[in-house]
Amino acid sequence: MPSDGRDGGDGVEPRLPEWGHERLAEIDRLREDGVEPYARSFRGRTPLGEIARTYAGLETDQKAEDSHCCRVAGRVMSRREHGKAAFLTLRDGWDDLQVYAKIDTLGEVSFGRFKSLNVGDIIGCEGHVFRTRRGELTVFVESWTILTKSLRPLPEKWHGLHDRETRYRQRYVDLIANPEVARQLQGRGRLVSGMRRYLEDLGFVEVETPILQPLPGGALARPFMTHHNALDTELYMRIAPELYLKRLLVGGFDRIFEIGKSFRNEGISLIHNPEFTMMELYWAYVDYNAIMELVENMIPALSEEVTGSTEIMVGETKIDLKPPWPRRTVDSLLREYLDLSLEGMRADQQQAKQVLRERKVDVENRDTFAMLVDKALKHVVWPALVQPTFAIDYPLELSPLSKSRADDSLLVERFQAIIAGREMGNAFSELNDPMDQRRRFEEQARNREAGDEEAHVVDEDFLRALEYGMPPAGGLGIGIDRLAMLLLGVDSIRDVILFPQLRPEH
RNA sequence: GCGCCCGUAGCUUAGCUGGUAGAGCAGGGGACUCUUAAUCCCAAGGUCGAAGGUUCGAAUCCUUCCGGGCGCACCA
Repeated sequence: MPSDGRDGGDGVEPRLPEWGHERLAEIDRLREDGVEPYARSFRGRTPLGEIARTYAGLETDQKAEDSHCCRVAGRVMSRREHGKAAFLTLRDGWDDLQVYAKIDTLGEVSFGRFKSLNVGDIIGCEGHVFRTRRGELTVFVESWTILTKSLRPLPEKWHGLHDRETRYRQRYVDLIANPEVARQLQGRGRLVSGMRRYLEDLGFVEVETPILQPLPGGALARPFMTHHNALDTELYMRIAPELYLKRLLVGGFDRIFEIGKSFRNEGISLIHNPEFTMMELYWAYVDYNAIMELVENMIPALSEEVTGSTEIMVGETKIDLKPPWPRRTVDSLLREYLDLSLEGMRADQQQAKQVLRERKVDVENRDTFAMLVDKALKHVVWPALVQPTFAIDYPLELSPLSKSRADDSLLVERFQAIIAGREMGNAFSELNDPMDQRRRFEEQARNREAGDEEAHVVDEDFLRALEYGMPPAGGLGIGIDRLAMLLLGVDSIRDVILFPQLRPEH
């Protein structure tokens, strides 16, 4: 395509449809008049929200006495022109404020430019605050300047942007068009910073461990693989930080936590994104009972911080997060909801499969005892647990990294926190017996050879660390995205992730 | 991965059992000095997700592909 002279002769011209050329022409026009359409700064501005708060008491038709030097800046969200006067609605962040300009004050040139602004442009204004006859708090513009010219039209002001694909792909537009999305995502931020503060107040220290790992471990999941050129070695994106955090327990840290991304190469759904944020913590010299107390106190405190209440609504149901939460053994839950016992399931898997099939749970002939228990919990027991509940004492086969119970070597000291039928945390007394850990790894290795791609791999360096001696400890993992969904009352994980994973655009 | 649904202008959309696309907002021109979905007048804007097929004729029917949404499965 030949240039039509609007690109300044350097051949740089955004590929824009017809409506874009008008705006490029306007940019040239501004530059010819010595006005830079992409400014460097606009100092000394007052945020629009602050103006609204400061002058909330200002009466209709009244002019603020003290605001001669008021400077405001923001994106033009809408325009209402009146010939020799014009109103614009400005937005900075997620606060709106109206500004008003007329030709008498600005003069013909400046007012002409003011009228030629587009929705989407970013401007700075200086003037005084007043309240219009209709009662709207407004800045009367005495002078103004363009800060950034927008080349693309914003979504429609009344219907907004609904197309989910565009919303996720161009989140920057979504955030402008749907301010409630921004509020929600800010809620997630408050959750994370609240959790940090809560744990630091308890004496936990935040650490960062490798995301690129030579062996993926700490969870049962399929990893992403990558390659380091200089080292010429395969690396995996971590599926959990667990094994590195425990190495730190060996090294002497006694209360640590990490908040960061983990990656699992699995399906995408309403509750799964390939990269997700986990908080894991490890606390030396305590067992899973202390972790339960921490969880049942921390979650309501965070809810209070994010939503202002320790009660949340999930659909029509009110959920009370206040402690204490009941502790229920997996065995008692299976007995209550399926009339099955762990012992019975282990002894007669055919009968267990029969019972599960009657409950419309999809079981396969090759399902092991551990898989059957897992399915029974996920599909039958969890949906029945609405109020916060700790499910405790899992069969050993499900948990290759947790410590077994002193009174029953087939059970491990592990719990999951269940709220509104969803898993909101997974914790256990950490296995610190290196010989036992080696046996568990070897068992997993056999599963792996039998075709279970998610079985844990043997991590010799981790075993070496345990051989130096890891203090007894409790550990916890919480999926931040899912906790944010619960507290913010959203159904899709994409609504708590700024840039959810989508197929690449063409 | 499998099943169901969707894709029309920058955005929100109309378009019936096939007759070759219509609007609102945004953008352009004009009128209007307290409006707020401002109003009024004028003009412009579409390879109807893509490619094949059926047909005299396809946005519409069929097939495949691309992208998305929602269920199911795996996982947190």
